[in-house]
Amino acid sequence: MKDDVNLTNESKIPAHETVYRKLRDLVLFGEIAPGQAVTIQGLTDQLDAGVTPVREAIRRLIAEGALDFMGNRRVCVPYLSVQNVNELIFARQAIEPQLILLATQQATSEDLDHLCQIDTELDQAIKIGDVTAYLRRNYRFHKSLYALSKAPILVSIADGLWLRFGPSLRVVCGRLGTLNLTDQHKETLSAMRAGDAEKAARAIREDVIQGMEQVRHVMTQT
Amino acid sequence: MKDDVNLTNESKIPAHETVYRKLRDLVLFGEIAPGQAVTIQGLTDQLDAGVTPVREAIRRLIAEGALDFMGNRRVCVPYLSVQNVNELIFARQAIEPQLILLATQQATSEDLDHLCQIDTELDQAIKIGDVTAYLRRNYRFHKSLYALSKAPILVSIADGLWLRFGPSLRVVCGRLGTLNLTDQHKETLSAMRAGDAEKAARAIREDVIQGMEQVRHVMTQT
DNA sequence: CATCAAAAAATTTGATCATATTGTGGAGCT
DNA sequence: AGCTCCACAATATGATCAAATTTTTTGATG
Repeated sequence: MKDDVNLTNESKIPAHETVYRKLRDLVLFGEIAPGQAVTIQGLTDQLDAGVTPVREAIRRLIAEGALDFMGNRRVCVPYLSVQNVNELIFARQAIEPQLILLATQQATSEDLDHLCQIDTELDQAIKIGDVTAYLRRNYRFHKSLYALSKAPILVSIADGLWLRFGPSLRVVCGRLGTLNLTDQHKETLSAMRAGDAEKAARAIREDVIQGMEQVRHVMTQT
Repeated sequence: MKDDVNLTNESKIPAHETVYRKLRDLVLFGEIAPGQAVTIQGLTDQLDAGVTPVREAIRRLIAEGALDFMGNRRVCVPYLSVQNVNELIFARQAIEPQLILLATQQATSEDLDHLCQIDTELDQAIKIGDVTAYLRRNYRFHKSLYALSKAPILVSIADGLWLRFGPSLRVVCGRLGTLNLTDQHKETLSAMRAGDAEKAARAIREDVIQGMEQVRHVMTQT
């Protein structure tokens, strides 16, 4: 037996993984605004981690398009151009309905109950006007929905898209408030419950386009 | 420092970047077969690089889905399941025609000449039966084509897809040889030259589906 | 007062080292 | 002979350090 003097036995998940997730959330939920720079040392202080894990996390986020490696040694959360928003709209409406199609075939009644619960919490956040909670729950709703599809590659693509427009969602909410937010979640869920995959896919397509049009609207103003 | 004679003064690009590209090519062109493991030390020897750059490159490739992080500490080039292949077919035929649509609107006559030249070299490689050259030139053809679209996000998605099915292409070629390879490149280019974006998009869609069906065919056999 | 050059500070980069975890092979037991 | 358990080897992980590069500040000059 080894000398098990590991007092803080949290070593199940490696440090670079936890740093990655923290940093990912920071970007995804707009805690770091578009255009804002990110430095290694700044993060080692902020997240209380070593240099090595932070470095690897940043590289990973750059690979996923969540961060942008400016020519010199500066790393930023990228701004979205109108062109970029158009690309994101196209990609989302191409991919995500297919995920719903697959999810509808796989989903159990318990899955749908769980989604319904998340959606209720989401509505709660909208009513209160809690932007952060809204963003987190909206992401969780979609993510959980897509996970049902059992299509890991398509899910990872969709996830990558969220990472790109996520930072702008907070900007949109800051501009328009949470009260103007409408979604097609209920329509999607009821269609899924009825087993009408096509209808569910159309509903989520509506949801995607509605949301992204708001992003486009705000981005064209600035 | 080491024996860093300034013969090759390429200090412009950092080491982790060059390691990343080398390793990326190794995976993309099937130099490392699906299922084969990849270790840090193995690569430091093979690519003659330090541990740190290799580590970051591996992390980056994992983030892109080119490598798979098995639960324990083993990193592999992933096998493709039939399900995975279906996802890739869907994603490619959803994304790449759109890239052609955009590319057709942007392409100059010189751009098309250049693509035509790559395609000629590609045919040459097929005729000789040089699998490696075929794989590299086929990738270069598509990549150059997509680059014309000026749609960075969609291009990066398409690139990510190539990274996932690339390793299997060599397997397919090894099974079917290069002589059975047909493509729609000429049809695509002539449609683009005629300014018929829709037709070009349909042609590339054919090309994608044809290629991926071969992959599916081989993968279902094993 | 503005501009440019040089020094100083900060940050990234890549290597080395200590530590922990996992896989493997061999010894001992049933 | 087959199975289990333990020790050792291989590998990954994360911290630390030295070198290089970049940005900022400072000072001098027109």
